[in-house]
This record gives sequence, C-alpha cells and structure tokens, in this order.
Amino acid sequence: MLKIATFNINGIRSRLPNLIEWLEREEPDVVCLQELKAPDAAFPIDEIRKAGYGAIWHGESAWNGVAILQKGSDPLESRRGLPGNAADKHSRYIEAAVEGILIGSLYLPNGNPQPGPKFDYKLDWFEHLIAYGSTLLKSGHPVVLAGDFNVVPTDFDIYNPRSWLKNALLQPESRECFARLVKQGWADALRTHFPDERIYTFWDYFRQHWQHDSGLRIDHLLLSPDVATRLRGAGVDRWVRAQPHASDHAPTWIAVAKARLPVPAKEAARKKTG
DNA sequence: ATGTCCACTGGAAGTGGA
Repeated sequence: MLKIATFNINGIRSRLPNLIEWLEREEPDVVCLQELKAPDAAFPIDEIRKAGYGAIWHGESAWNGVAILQKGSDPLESRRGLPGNAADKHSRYIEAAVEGILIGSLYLPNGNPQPGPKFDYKLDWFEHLIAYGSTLLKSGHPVVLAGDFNVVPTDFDIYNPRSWLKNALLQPESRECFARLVKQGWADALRTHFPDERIYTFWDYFRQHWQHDSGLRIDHLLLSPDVATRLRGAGVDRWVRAQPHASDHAPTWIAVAKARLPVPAKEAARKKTG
C-alpha cells in the first residue's frame, strides 16, 4: 500500500516541528507540501532527511512554494511549473515519479479579492492546469494531482457558505473550472471515498473556526482512472490541526494499492498452456 | 467590516497575503 498525502504547511520554517511530528507518527510514503513561504536555500532539507525522507522543492521568498517528500529516497523530478506557463513567476507546481505514479504537488492561486487581477490570475492558472490535466490523462500514465486547489467544490464541502459567498474559493467560475477538470476523467478521491460525509481540510484562524469545526474542503487529490481503481482508503489527519501552533490546513491522504507487476511473457504463456 | 497568523522590511511596528 502507498500512502500519499497533501499538506498546506503554511510556512515550513515556522511549522517544522509540526511537520516532523506528523511524519513520524503517520509515516506517509509521499507528501505534497504547499505554502513553504521560504526561498530554496532555506528549505530545511537536513531535518527532513533526519526524519527519513528525501525531497524536491520549488520555493520562493515569502510566498507560495511547493515540495514533494518521499520516504526513504529522493523523488525523481519530472517537471516544475505548468507547461505553457513560463511567464508565471510564482512557485506553484512541482511533479515527481514515485512507484510508477506521476505525482503533482500544486498550489492554486487563492484569488481574493474578487473580482480583480488576483481572481483573473487564479482563473488563468486554472486554465493552464486544465490543459495539462488533459495532456496527462491522454498519456495514459497513472497520475495523482494533489494540493491546495483553493476551491470549495460544492456547498456540501463547507460548514455554511453564507459568510463566504463573495470569496474567490466559492465563486461559480472557480467551481466551474474544478468541475471541468474533474470531468476530464479524474476521480476526486476524498469525495469518492466518502460520498455522504462532510469532510473538511481547512479551518481558518479567524473566529475560532477550528473550535467550532467550521471547515472547508479545499485540499484535493485527483486520481487518473488507473489509480482510482487502486484506491483503498482516504482520510484527513485532523489531530494535526488541533496541535499548538498548527497550520490552518490538515494533512489529507489516500491509500493506494501498489501496481501489480506485469506477468512476464514466458510465465504467462506457461500458465496458458499448462 | 471583522477576525488570526506568517514573513518581509528594517531595526519597531506596519504591510501584504491568505
């Protein structure tokens, strides 16, 4: 089994003890991190190695930043930045091949306030992701797109939309983009696994939202069809959000059965004949 | 409008981003 997690860490330097404690307790095989808020040189690779993980990362000063951690080895990087989006100055996408699966760690723009240039940037970034999503599916590769999508897909994915109606995370345009991406053939893993339950991955720091469980589901793992058939479990490590000095997001994960190795031709022939 | 937290700048508290 392969446990793949996504976690918006909200400042990896400030949050390093929380990250290490979670890694040691839950032992995910692969971790997609977002909002490093650190330049490349400040990424705490030594401490992460000490916890038993290799890593690749794409940081920037103060904002954004994404990484992929792999237990026991360095992830094999396959891309950083979305194709056709070289003009994008933000560090929001990094991708690696792990156990035969392409894993993308993404941090979609928040988009507030809307309307405005930040919301336009969000939708533009989304279009690049949608285009690349189509390319990935057509490739036939097993893929997981994991990260903070900054989209609440439906009103079932929020405690109460009332005070969020003007927020970029709930706008029809944001939701339409997410729906259009999923409709290409991706499985929204957490919703697939828990069709009838309220699931939250983010509780903002304001107004005691954690204490009241006033959460939003904005961290998602999208699975290509091959990976979707291997989905065996999913969850949110809510205990991490309850820790002192926590990120406003909780780690969100899936368990996927490892791909069965193809039967060698000779052996297959032998079985057939005899 | 508000609430809270992170990181930068500059060398304190204000600002931007979320």
